[in-house]
Amino acid sequence: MSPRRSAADALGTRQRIVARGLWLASEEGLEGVTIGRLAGEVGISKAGLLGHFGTKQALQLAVVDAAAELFAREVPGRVRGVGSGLRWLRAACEAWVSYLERGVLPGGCFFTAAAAEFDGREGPVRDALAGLDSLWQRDVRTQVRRAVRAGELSADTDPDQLVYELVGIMLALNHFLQLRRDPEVPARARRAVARLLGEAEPGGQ
Amino acid sequence: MSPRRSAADALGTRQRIVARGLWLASEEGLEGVTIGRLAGEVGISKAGLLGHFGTKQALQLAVVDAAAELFAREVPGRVRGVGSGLRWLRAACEAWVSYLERGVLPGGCFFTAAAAEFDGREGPVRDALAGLDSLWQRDVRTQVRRAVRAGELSADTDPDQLVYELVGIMLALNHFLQLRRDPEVPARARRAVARLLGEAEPGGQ
DNA sequence: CCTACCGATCGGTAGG
DNA sequence: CCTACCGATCGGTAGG
Repeated sequence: MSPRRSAADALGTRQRIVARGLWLASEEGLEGVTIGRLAGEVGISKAGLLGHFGTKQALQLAVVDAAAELFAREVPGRVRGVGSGLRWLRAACEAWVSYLERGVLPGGCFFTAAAAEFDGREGPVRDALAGLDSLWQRDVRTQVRRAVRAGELSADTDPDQLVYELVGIMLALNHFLQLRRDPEVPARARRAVARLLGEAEPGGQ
Repeated sequence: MSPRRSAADALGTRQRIVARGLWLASEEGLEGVTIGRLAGEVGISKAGLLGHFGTKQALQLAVVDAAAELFAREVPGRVRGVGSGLRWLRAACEAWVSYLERGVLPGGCFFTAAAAEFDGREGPVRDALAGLDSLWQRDVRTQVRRAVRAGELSADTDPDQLVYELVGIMLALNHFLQLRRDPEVPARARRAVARLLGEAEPGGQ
């Protein structure tokens, strides 16, 4: 009775585990995703769950991967085809704000929470988080440089400085959304982005 | 032999526990400050430690209190007497950046880390963190209003917007310091503050 | 402040 | 994928 699932079944189970783990991690932190609890929520045994990953660290890395895929789908994935330089930056920041505003994950931005949780430790999980953080900022910086070369942003723009300030806006957005549930805060994020990217007050909400 | 310590001894022990707990919490999170581990580091038994607080939650609240005192000493405490309005804002932001730059706590800003850890939960710890967060921003907002009234900041300044952006700068500072240990990042924070508070490039490093 | 203890849960393994 | 189990640690209590 229900022995030997197929490889497709096993993959499906694995995806369910990781998706639920990501959900949980955004609310309770990556360390709060314990094997026993996650197994209970997915409806399998601890040993069954562990069979998919081997160790808790491998499970954590799988959750980090899933978070990276979700972010890639929600932010850069939504602005593919809008062009480059300033147009890309404006669209990407709007997608970024919208992603946080819609509360795609119940606990807000997974990376912010996980970075705060793991930045004092060492090992592959911290390295994966830091690497993904760097990669995304590299993409943003590249588009800032293009915007400067195209004359869309002032020639004396410091790309690293602009990236720093955009990241700050998003960190503050996540911070206030999670800690205060203040519904006015996405509008503040949009206003701050508009000021940095040389736009007038944003037209649409 | 060594029974019945005096009330002063007990207070001293309590302070040692809380100080070590704050240290630990900044690196590993407030939930990572377990009773057994903290007792071991302080050199007393679990039951002895728990006698000072009763529950883990009371210990956590004591650590939050200690963090609030440290911040009050390091930031607003350093700018008492520099005046109000824009002078206060510039001095307070410099103290804030300096506090993070010097790495007073090994894991960076306790409140940022604890807020990220507890913002998805409910209860007195979350409430204490959110309340302290609000209080500090209220102080900053008050000084923004004074600066506007005094004509030191543009009359169309939105105080909440400015507070939002200042918080973002500090969150980004902590984020990059902890995740990348990039020594250039305090200079970026100072540049961002200077731009918001209408200063030229900061003179001193 | 201590020793001694409680039930629950942790990550993980053995063996199927 | 399961049951059954491991040692370690969790928060907390009893009693002194």
